[in-house]
Amino acid sequence: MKSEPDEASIDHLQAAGTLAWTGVRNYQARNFMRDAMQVGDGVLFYHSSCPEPGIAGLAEVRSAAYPDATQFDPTSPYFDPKSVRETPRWLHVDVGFVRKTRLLSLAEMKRDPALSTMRTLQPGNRLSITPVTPGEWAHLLKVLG
DNA sequence: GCCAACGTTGGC
DNA sequence: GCCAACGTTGGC
Repeated sequence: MKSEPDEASIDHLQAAGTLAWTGVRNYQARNFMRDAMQVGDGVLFYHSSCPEPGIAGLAEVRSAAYPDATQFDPTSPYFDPKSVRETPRWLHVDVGFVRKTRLLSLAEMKRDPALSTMRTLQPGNRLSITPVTPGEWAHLLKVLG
């Protein structure tokens, strides 16, 4: 799961314990939270759009997907005037802190042949949430230490 | 700030 | 349903 550290970094998550992953406004990313995530699933916390993009820590899914309140808040940057309360368009899960890791940079991830299949590393990928295979996960845990 | 990639919108 | 225009993402 990608997050801009200016907005929510691994340190923010550590301080808060749990964060509501609000603001996702892409249907595919939403569907991964709604359909593919289960409470207890592991999460790689990735810092994006920053000087050193990469994986900065581990987290876990702490809730099923539920309606994103920011879509109904006119003062929020994530306000969606087209969303209807009865049938909310945008959902999110809660994410809980597990631990910080060393920063595994995007450059290093790209250099690792074992990670070449990662969805998030595929050319043109822009999704902020992508699945990780069990093999990739196991390898990443080793690399992260 | 640039730009490639790709998603969304809306007229037709 | 097509597709051009436009907006967003995110590394560099």
